[in-house]
Amino acid sequence: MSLSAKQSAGPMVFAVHLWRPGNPHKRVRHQLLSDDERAALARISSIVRFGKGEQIYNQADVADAAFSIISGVVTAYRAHSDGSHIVSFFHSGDLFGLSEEGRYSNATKAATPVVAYKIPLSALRRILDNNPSLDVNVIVKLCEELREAQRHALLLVQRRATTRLAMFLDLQQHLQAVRGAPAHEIYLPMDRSSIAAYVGMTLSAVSRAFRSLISRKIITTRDRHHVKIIDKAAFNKLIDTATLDK
Amino acid sequence: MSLSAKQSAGPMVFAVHLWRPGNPHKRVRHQLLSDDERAALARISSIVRFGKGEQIYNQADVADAAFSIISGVVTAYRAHSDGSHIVSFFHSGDLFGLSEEGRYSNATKAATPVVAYKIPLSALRRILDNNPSLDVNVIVKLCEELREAQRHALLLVQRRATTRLAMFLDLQQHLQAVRGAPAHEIYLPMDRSSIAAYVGMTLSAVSRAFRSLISRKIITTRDRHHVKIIDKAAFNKLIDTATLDK
DNA sequence: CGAAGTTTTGATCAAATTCAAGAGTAGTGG
DNA sequence: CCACTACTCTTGAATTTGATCAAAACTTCG
Repeated sequence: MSLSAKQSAGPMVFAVHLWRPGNPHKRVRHQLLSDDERAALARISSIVRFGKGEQIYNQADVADAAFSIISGVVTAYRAHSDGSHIVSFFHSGDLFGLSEEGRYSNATKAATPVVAYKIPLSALRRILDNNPSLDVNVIVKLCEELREAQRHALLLVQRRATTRLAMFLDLQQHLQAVRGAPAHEIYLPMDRSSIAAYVGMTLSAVSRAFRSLISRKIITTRDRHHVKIIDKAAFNKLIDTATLDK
Repeated sequence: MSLSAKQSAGPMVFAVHLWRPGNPHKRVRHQLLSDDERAALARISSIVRFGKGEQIYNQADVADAAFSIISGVVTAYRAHSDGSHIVSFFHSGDLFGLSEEGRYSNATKAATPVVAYKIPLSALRRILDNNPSLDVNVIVKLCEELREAQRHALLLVQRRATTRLAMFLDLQQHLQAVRGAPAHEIYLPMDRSSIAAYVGMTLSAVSRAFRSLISRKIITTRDRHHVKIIDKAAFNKLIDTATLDK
């Protein structure tokens, strides 16, 4: 692994800035880490790969490392007797494996093939202690995850299946836009049952909700992983019972 | 306001420790701040009071201060056309008003009479920059809030109303226990409609769920704010479809 | 005591779950 | 390249559950 050779090696962590007041309608995500900080992290990290579906760690495992995603999508979930609930999807630039107390509080697995930095917690902690500006950035990132968790909860309290699905699509679209990807089409890396586990409905309800939106000509699907919103007005009417932000 | 006179003046922030591996079955919350740090915060803070029901700040307001609760209960909520969704309840030792980008992302109001430290964000930021150990503690606290948000989501995906209510009671009990309060009886400072807004059901559904648990002799209520679990086995059977932690 | 606010309870209705079967996709090996 | 199998997804019919609307009981507080 080549360290310090390339100028921009090392984990990237992106987030919307915490202090700097921004335009609420056009959030910009910044690269939080300086080249030096990224290099410092790179020095203690290793690069790991996971195949699609592969488990990264299990709930309650002793936590020895955090991860920063280079590419791919990771699902954080909690298994329980009847199925499992998906807590969050992580994408490139996201940081996970941190919010615990010596043990991981969720299980994680690769939703697609994943490449990531693995950052040993002991070393991370050492670096944080000596790098005041760094942990402020971790704070920023955590705030972002917290806000997303709250939006997730907002989605979950909706009663109508179509509203939940629309809010889910909206959420994906925003994440995608803020990440700089083309926004004319929504890319859904995960499968239908993962969507179901995230929005808290059954697989069939998700399927029906898709059908409903399609037959009402609100969305179209190029294939199971690509959705386009064609009637924005109707779409927004579905979600704006709950949407005060954006 | 007397500063530095009393030894233990200044905001208190409690959280379960992040690094130190603990017994998952007996979490201990630590006072995160040293006396010096608390004094530093006290120097820049003022003490504020809010009456029951009073709004502390509104969603999308420009964020100028964070708050640390001395006593009372605060609800963080998002209003929308039909009712409002409660994102979180904050208790003494909790920190809120932080997870935004120049603007508050939720509204907050006092659920009971509240006394709190008000910490101007600009000053807080200055202190964080010069106080490496302090922001690690903020990280710890944010991780705790994140975990709680995820447990909340776990509650919200439950289908049965009685299960949701049971998980809510369980959550309250744990928060109470971890805070060092007597655990033989669960104290619910908020009213029924707040519970409804938190668990994502209607007021009547909450009422019915209570009735159901009472008539099945799983809980008793001394009054509307005090609940006792009398059939732990049945209670756990309700929630342990989802409970792998605790 | 009265009035406003909160909570409980009832009857009907809408919507998602469940259970089950059928269609579509992908991945494998001949 | 096609056929075969396993898997994911869609669709249907019956059932369950909570939402809705509305009215009655209970609390609180001036």
